[in-house]
Amino acid sequence: MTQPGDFDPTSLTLDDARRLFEQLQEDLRLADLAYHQNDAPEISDAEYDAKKRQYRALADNFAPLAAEATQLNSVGAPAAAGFGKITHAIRMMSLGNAFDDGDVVDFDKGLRKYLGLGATAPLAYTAEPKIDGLSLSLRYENGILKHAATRGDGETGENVTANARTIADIPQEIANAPAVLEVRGEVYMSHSDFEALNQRHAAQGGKTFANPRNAAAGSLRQLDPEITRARPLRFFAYSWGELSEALASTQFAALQRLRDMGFQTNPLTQHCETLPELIAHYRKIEEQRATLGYDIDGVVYKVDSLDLQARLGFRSTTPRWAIAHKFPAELAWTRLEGIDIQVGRTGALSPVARLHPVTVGGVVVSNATLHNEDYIVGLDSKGEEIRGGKDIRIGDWVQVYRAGDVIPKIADVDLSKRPDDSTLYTFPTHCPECDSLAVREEGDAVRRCTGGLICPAQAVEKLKHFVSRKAFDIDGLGAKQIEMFYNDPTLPIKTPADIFTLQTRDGATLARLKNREGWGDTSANNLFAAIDAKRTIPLARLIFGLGIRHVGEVGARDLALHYLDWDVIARAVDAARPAALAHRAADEAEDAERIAAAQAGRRARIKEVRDKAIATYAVDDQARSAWEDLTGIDGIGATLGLSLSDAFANPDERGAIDALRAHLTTLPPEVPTQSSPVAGKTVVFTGTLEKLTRAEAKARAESLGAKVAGSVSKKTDILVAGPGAGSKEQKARDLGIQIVDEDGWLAMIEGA
DNA sequence: GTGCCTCGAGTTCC
DNA sequence: CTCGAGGCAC
Repeated sequence: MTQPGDFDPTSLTLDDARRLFEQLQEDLRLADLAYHQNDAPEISDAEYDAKKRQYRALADNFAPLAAEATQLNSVGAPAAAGFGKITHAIRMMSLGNAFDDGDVVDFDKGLRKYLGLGATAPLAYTAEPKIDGLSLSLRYENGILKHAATRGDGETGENVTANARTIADIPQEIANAPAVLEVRGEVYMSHSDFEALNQRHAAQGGKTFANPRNAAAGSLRQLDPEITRARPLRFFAYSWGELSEALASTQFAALQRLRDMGFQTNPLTQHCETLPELIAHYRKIEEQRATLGYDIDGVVYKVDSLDLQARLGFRSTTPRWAIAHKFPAELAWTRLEGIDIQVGRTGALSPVARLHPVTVGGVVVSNATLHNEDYIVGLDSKGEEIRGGKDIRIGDWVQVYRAGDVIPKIADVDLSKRPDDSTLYTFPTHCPECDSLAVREEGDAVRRCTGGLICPAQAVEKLKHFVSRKAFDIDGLGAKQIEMFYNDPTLPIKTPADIFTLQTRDGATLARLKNREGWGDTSANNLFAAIDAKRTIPLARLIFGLGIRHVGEVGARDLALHYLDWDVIARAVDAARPAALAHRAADEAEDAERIAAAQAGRRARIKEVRDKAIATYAVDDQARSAWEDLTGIDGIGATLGLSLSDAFANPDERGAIDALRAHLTTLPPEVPTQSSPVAGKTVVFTGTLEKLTRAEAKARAESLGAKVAGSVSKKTDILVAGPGAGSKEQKARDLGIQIVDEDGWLAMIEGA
């Protein structure tokens, strides 16, 4: 990187100066924005100063630039605190997992089915070791490293550019690069470097790292890049994000391109023509694992053809065209010292194993999830035995592993070592937090506290959800602060609305806050500003933040897109209430009828019973159509509809929601403005498709903004009919809906 | 009615 | 990351 001292603007042509000038201007603008709006500077003080000096020097030396300067009067260097955020141009996905050869075979089968390939048609892969480090995305513009971001939640990561620049494996400049090039790969630390680092730290009486991965993660997240520079980090490139032009036509060739550009790619990367070759390569890498000199946790397989990758596309969080074949997890034996119950946001009672601390895969584990009461007894959800049907008792020796190398779980129990004083665990029938009855619904795996918002555990967890990253994401108000405010007698936050009245609740808020340890004017005002920043909020985030059972991130987005406005949603859900109740009554009547019929040995008269139950509720047309409109949304069914309806009808919850609404302005969702010719159209596929498989046709249509439905109705815009189309085609004809064959459809979406 | 595929919920440790 | 369950296609 250019140092402030050796920067000489007079050596530049005006064009070069302008390019640099514009880049600096943008960097400074973003840094200022990040500092003021997020209280999280994108760059360090030193870097900010250096940029500002260069910027000023350019403006002083080139008159045309001085006229354009917008950043000369902005404030000085931001205080160092945390990292800025970078939103990835293309989401950083995670990978699906295969835990044995069978999973790999299924993966290959699934791909062939999706692509419509026979069992013997060629389908080549690349296979490479999965490095156990942390992923990093590097963005180059015109060959210059612009920024580096961690994976974060896949959508937004942390800006660690200054640190990435200190890593020798990461080129600062690339010759002959595409105008836009995002390189993705793994930052890691070798075994020898890790040991040397720990020895050095130990000698200086400093902290040592538990494993190379933590050392790499800790080193990359240093606020001072000079500390990162002293840490021996390395980087393997394995993928890419946004590109202004394709790198190659295959995965393998694209990696070769990256190597030519100066990146390290893993030497064990191999092109495999067949499934047995993949497995053989996996075995080979597994054998070499101990001698590689760095940690790997499996082998990644990717479809080699980039055209096929594009056809396969993505599921919600993973690409369809890749999978990670994991090595068997490390196991460790320890004693189960006790079982505690945690109460979740929805009231779920979850048992957690308290373990005698034990090292598993380089990390000391002292807790493990036990899922639910059946799991302790040794049964899975289908009532089938797990662990050979062995139950888990307090005092037992249990075998622990970290599922996906993260979540500690119990794999086995050693009955031969069961001590005489081991105790059977009885699952509580009442909530340990509020003593309300905890019930387990028929067919449900979890027992839930019925206390609702009365239960402090549920109330706190709901608040934590409200401020969480995918909901309101209020800086400085995380889980810890929520706990503190919830339990604070002088300045309580009991409901979401309380957050927004915090500052103005009484004249003494600031004084009260400052009485607490660690709070001063600055931190209090930062918190108030962070809260104010979220008084205007995207509708989907508000809906998600309410924490209504079954309404997750996607459901909230679907609701927002359908209704576009909060009041419309509220009116619709209220209007649908009688129909929702009728629906539940019908479900209950149906269950009762089924049991009665089974006992009496006769056939259940389900339709009759349902109709009768619905009739007892005076469901008017308005209620019926509101309910049908709601549950007609793709992905929203009766369960979700009922849950929503119940939340709105519950006086406590409704009160909290209405109180909250008074403080907020909602932003309507951004309706995807795809300009494809089929955007916003509802399409139905029928008959045999010959060029695309059905799954592929659906995914492609959806990516172009079309809605794919299963049956023809008035709302259908286009019917794509292949050979063998039957009643659907007739119905479409009757309704006067546009009908095209597969080629007609492909022509329609061509070029989009 | 059955069998995918996704989404939601809950969880650990740094 | 995993499991359970909801929703939908076959």
